[in-house]
Amino acid sequence: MRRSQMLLPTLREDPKDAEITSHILMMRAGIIRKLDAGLYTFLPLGHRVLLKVIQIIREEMNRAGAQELLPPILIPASLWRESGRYEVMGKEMMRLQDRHENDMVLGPTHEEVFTHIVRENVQSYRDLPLNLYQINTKFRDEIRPRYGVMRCREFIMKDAYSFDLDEAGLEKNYQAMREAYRRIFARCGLEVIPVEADTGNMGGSNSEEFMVPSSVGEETIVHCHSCGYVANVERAEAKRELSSSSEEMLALEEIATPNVRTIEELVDFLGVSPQRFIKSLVYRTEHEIVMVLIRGDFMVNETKLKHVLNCIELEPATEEEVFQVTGAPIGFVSPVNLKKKIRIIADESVIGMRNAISGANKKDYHLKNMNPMRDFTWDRVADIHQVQEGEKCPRCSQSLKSYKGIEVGHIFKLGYKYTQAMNVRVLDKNGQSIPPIMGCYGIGVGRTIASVIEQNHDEHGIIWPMSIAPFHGIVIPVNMSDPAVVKAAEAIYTTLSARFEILLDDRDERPGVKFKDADLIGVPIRITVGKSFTEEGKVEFKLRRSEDKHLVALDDVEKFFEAWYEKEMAPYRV
RNA sequence: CGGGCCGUAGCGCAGUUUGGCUAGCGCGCUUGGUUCGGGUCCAAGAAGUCGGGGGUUCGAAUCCCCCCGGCCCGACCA
Repeated sequence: MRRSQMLLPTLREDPKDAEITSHILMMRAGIIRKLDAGLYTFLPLGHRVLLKVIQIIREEMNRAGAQELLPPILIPASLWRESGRYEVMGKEMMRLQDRHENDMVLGPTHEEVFTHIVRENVQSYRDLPLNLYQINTKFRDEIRPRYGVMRCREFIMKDAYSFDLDEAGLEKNYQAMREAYRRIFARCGLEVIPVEADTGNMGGSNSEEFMVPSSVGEETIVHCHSCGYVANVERAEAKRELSSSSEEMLALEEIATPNVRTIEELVDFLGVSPQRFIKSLVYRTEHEIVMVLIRGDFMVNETKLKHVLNCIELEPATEEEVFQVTGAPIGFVSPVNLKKKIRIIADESVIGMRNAISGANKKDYHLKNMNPMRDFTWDRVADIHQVQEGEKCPRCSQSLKSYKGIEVGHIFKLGYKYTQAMNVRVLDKNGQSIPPIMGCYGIGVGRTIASVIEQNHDEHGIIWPMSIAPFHGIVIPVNMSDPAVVKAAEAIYTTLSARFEILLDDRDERPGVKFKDADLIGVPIRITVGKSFTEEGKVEFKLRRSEDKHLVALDDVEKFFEAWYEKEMAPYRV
């Protein structure tokens, strides 16, 4: 490709609305352009990268025995009503009507569609197992699109859905996908960590997210140096020492706490440590209003709580709702003397507490010497606490640490949710009609690319791994008005282009401009035709990732390029 | 949805407080010259509904009202 003919608008300055490195560099290097909030065009340079990543994914999925197909992304609402998700998905799902006023959906995920495809075309155990995938556009109307292609409203995703006769088959498919993902990310030059994850509302036993450790990640990962335990904080557990206190129970006592509401304020006001408090929170779900109790120094993990409550929506109750239930304004709430009977969920941490402090269900008052069982009871005890750094590893009791990560892939066992809801049946060997068991496996393609840039850049720009670089090499004639230089560059370009992807920077620009651009767009191998060519007939080879330079005679260019290409490609062949 | 900041040429911004001539600067773009190993230099030029609508005024990018859009933070700790 000739640079002079390519739509490759590089920017000298950082775009003002780009916050993170990958977003800034993708804009500056002419990889993407924004069309609207969360909507991006992949320009020709970016498209080349995109196709390479897609190709790697495709090869590895095929290698793992999955089959690619291409369903529509415009989906009739009826399929979503069958699974029950039409109502559940909320505003994140793009909805529209066709000319006949039929409700339609732009697919945010494709469980229903793939389940339907299997339902229509599979009748017997002989047709299973199946692992079907697509590399296709997804729509999610995110509350807040962010960070360029990292979180956007329309994006490309590889999603696969496996169908098996039994759990053993699912396990096999799951492990095959796990291995495929490991290979895919390795080939893309991306370091990822598989992390135990929450399964969402799908239930199921296993779920892992492939995380790229990064300060700009939106997920929090909890890990243990000592034994290697790693989990998404949504799911993470900790070994808690909640030995019950043997303090003598004292008489319940009301204390005036004018305008003191938060645990933090109470700690200051009363001079008592936060472990002495019971935090009483009131939540609303789609089914009910509930009270949740947890020790004052812990935080509630809403993902865990959702599982316990078996609900999809979970929000803090409004001021009025809290008042109706407790008779007190927010800040003075407790499980003692509730005005209205509601379910109470207690975290494990409150059961053994003695002489605790919590609200009095009365404005400007709290209660002290509150004791579980004596003063209040609960409907259920559960672990609903959010693990914090410094807590103990659930396996080895060492201190847990946390860091941020970008979720680039997610694999999990779905179970029977969709095949049952949508009445998929196959006959097993005994002629019994049974629903297949499903797994699903996703990779965010744009997010993978952005993550590669987060991991591979310097102050000058992107440093592409050879495997997904938009070009293998760039040829820079230093002076376009020197016919000998131009002629040599053209010859190199023509020769190499027969076997490699080469960009020829044939613009009539100063050398500095070309070097800066070459660094910015991150092409792995650079060949400069300039001073050394004029003086001694040699061209200069340089790797983007290193400062070393090598002079090479014209006749040896192809051989040399091949050697460097192979060397640069080697780490990504797995 | 709440809070904060912002919207002026393709990009980055100044000008708005205190209304005033023809709306500026840098980059980029076009033309001519110059230069040629790390974003040359010189000259000339094209390019703007000042986010939109309404109002106040002799006069509005600037003041007032309404609307739209964007970015950031938050939307669990009572």
